[in-house]
Amino acid sequence: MDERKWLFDLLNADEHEFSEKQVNILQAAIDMFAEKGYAATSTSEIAKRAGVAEGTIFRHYKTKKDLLLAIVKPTLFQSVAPFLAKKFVKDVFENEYEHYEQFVRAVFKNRYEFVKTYLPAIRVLWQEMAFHGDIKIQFQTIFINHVYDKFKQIVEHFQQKGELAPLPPETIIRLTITTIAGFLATRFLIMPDYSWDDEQEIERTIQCLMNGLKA
Amino acid sequence: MDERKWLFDLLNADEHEFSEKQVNILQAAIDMFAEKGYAATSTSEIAKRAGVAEGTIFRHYKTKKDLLLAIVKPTLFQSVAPFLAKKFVKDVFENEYEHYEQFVRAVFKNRYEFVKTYLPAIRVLWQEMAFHGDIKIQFQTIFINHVYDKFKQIVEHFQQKGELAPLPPETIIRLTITTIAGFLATRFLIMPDYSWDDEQEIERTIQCLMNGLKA
Amino acid sequence: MDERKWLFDLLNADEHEFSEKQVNILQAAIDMFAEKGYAATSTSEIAKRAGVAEGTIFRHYKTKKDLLLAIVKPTLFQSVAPFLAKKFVKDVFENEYEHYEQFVRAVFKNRYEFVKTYLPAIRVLWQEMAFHGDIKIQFQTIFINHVYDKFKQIVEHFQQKGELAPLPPETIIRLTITTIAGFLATRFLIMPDYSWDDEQEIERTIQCLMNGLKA
Amino acid sequence: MDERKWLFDLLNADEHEFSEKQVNILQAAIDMFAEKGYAATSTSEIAKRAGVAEGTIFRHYKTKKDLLLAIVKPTLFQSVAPFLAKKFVKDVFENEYEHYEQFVRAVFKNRYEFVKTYLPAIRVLWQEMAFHGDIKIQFQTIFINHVYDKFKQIVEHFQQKGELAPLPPETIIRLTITTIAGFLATRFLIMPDYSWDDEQEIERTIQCLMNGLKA
DNA sequence: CATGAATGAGGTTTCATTCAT
DNA sequence: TATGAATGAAACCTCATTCAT
Repeated sequence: MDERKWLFDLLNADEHEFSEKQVNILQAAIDMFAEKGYAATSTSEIAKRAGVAEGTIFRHYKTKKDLLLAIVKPTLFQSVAPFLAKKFVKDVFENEYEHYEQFVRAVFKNRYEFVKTYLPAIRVLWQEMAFHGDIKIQFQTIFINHVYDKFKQIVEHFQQKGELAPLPPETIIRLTITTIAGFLATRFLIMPDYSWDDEQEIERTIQCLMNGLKA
Repeated sequence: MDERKWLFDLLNADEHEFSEKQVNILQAAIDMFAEKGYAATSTSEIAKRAGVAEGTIFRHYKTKKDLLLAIVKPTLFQSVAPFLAKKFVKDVFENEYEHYEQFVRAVFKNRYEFVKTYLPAIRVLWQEMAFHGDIKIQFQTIFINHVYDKFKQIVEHFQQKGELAPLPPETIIRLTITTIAGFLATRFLIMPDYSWDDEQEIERTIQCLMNGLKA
Repeated sequence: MDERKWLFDLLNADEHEFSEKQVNILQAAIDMFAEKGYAATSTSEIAKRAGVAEGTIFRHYKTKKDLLLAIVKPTLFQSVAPFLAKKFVKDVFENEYEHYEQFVRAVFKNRYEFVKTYLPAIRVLWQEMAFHGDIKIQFQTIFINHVYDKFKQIVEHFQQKGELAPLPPETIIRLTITTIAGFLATRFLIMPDYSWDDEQEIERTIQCLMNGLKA
Repeated sequence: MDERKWLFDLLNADEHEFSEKQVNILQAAIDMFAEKGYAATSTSEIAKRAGVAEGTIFRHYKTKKDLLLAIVKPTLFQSVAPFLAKKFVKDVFENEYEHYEQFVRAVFKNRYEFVKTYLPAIRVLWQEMAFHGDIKIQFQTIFINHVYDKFKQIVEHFQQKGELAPLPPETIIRLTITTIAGFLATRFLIMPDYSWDDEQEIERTIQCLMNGLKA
């Protein structure tokens, strides 16, 4: 039960009410969707793994797709969480982050912890986004509305300070994100069994990125 | 028929014999697997789209999984094609590529064309690798045996020439690959509809990478 | 419902739980397997005849073969039932059966009733044993372990009493069984529509057998 | 090829024309029908085993059922062959067989050789007769028209000579046939791997039968 | 006459969903 | 609220048969 705190976090379980069985169902669904994919996982398998009857799933989630969305939506929000925090941009401009590198480092560590904690749910989000147009659109909407603009402000801020190369902000944003995401994907998806020295590798990655982006 | 040349290339269609119907089946399967995923695509849909009877699919591919493999295996090999070419390493050491940047630029352009050409098949490979352990293992085996070693030689070569930072070669390899892959993913998967200036963006990406990696 | 008591007996239905639908399925399956053979009977036909949905069959029996075994196994045990009864051999030696003829008569009547009652299930067992090695092996195992030894003891007992000819016991066993089975096969399988006087024909058959075997 | 003479005999291959391939097909079909049953054997398997294309089977036999009949009909005739011979009854009455025992012994040896030689084809006939009403009717027709009457004449002949008990002729016929068939079934179907001393066991079986039937 | 690709009906089995208990 | 038996549509796959070569 204790190891399940992350699920409560992901779901924002303070606000909603989640019964024991409901959590079992979500847990089982995340694990199996991550492992075999949504389409290849049957509701009866989920029920068995969750230790509930098949019918119980449909009492909580009208359809199988609803169950997927119950996993994917919170994950989606958590995926871009730092940028959703109201005070985040303020933190940057009011000198909590004096340099772009500090900002990058903060985001990197934050997302590193996020991926490490929620890996199975993230797999599900990422895989199924490719197949479900509605999920992809939601993601893009949130990204554009809540992430992109703030990120751009920040990049332009540090460009004006002369810290960053005069590249188009979109390019800098993309390079920053794909560099971080590239590490996390390699670290957690592609080669999770390699013996990583995370601290060092993150440091190297940030150094490389900063050298690449500096004015 | 003409727009289908790429499929013939992908399949090495000179060596094998592929009947008209067989190509139709593969084409339909690639498209639908890319769009909805392997598990969510039914063989009857594939048959309909390919304009053949459902039984015809199973005359050519004993199981649905075999059909997937018929798509995935050639794609897998093409994914790492440059490194499979025998003369490739020679080209690097015999000064066809005087600088690491030239080498990166060559690989980048090559893989750019590859992704652009074979996008649907690559989607399938990438998506399904996550769900089919056997495919993932094949990929890793090929990568380690045919790509990693050669790549490492090359990196060490340019490190000795003083061009590249004294980072662990694995780190440089990873940064190089994720930078290229990050661009290609953004360009073709995540935001294919954005108005890209490919030439320039590739140039910027390479510059950033080279600055990040230089000694 | 009433005419179905024999199915309950065959299945030992007191010990297991059999729902109405489950019995319908077994009934339909026995009838159709007996009539057309296992391989030539489709599960959809069984479902239709049983008045259930096709899926219902597979809720109770994971595969079609399992359904066959659910019929064949009880039949197999009932086929050699007298010899499986613990007190059976005692009955013979403690003078419940003073002569081999009495023993033969008892077995004959008993198996006559058995075949008469369970005919369709027996057809299924007998037919499919020829095609399914696993069933044949089970039958042979049970026969050798539980029937043959007891039968031999009995034969030797009456040989020592001077009632039976000094033939090898196996030969006497074989002649006894094939004579009984020969009648039952003719009576119920080959010419069920002939106007039989069962009592008399059994009597004649026993007389012939006893004359043939006597010392 | 040589070991295939029996097939030519069975088919009366002098009269018809059978191509090499046709014989291959029949051979393969007999073997597989005997082993797995008609319904469970696919024409493609037969084609593969026979070394011909699927279509070739249907060039010679319009349907799969026709192929079965091509096997079953000759076997059916051979099953009752002695009685079909024109001079057979004459042989009995003109003292070629002075005693019923001689007659039985002749039939027994003859059918023993028949079963030994054509075992697979006989399995097919016997198994499929149970499932195909048309085959069963043909068998019964032939039996009644060509076997039963002659057999009855013979039995009555020896009853008048005082050799056989005054039982109904049908009973004597049945006991004679099931005794012979019972041995052959045990010998070749049920326990073919047991170490049989055929000569002796046949002798014992005949003795038992004759003692059972004598006046 | 022989081939084997193609067919489409039908086989077994799975599955999301419903509903009486 | 939770259950799990029941459903029937649809999944993957097999098969007897046809027909152009």
